[in-house]
Amino acid sequence: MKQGSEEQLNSAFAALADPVRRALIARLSRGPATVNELAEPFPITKQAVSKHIQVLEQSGLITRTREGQRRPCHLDPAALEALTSWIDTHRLTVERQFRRLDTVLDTLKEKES
Amino acid sequence: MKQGSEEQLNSAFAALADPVRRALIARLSRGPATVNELAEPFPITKQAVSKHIQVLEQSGLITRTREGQRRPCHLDPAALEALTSWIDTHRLTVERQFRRLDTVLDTLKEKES
DNA sequence: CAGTTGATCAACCAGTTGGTTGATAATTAA
DNA sequence: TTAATTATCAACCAACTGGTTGATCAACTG
Repeated sequence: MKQGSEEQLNSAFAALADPVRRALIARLSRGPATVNELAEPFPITKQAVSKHIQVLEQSGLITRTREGQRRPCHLDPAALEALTSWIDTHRLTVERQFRRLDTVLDTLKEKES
Repeated sequence: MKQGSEEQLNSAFAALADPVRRALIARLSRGPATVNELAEPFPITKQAVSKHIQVLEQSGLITRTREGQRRPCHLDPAALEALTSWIDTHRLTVERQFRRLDTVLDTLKEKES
């Protein structure tokens, strides 16, 4: 599943854009679970949930292990961290810009008086 | 643009899933810009960029002001914060789970000896 | 006024997505 | 071996997405 970091971000953000997949993430944050366990609460077919899980796996947000006929899913916190990291970089940049603008405005006001 | 927080997350994460829109976000983090300014670096039509900007605006990640015939775009750090907040909640939950599991394993190991 | 600039609207197209049903594989239990 | 369980594959479909071109609108500028 080697991917450029650009494609990682594409697929991971796309994965989080679906409410079913976010609910799966929320469930998995409380511990590993199988496809059947994950599918149970949803009003859609198990196949549809299986597809969602494949999307999450391809995005790197979850990993899967083999246990006989089960394929338990595990949430990967590092993948989540990569996303917050991208967002926070730009959020902090824009907040810094705002502070700089405030400073400039304060300076102008002082010159007036 | 009143939306439920579920729909907010849907559209905001979907917005970030596109590399062009992420590049627009990155540009806007360094300060406001107009559609033409934003479109200039991309090898696609201005109309396509205009659509991307509308997606960003609808998702709440950016806001727009009027300045005569210009429509400058501004990045909204609070909208970004809402996303990191959602992600971090679940990332911290799963990390907590990991630590609990480690503790259980340590306890079992101790009982063996 | 006419012309230019900034931005959007409208219609269209190819590719992707999220869902379905039905068949199939693989492992476990009787 | 047969039957049940877990999960996936395959084909299909409606809806959405990201791009295009061409027309249009609104606001400056000569």
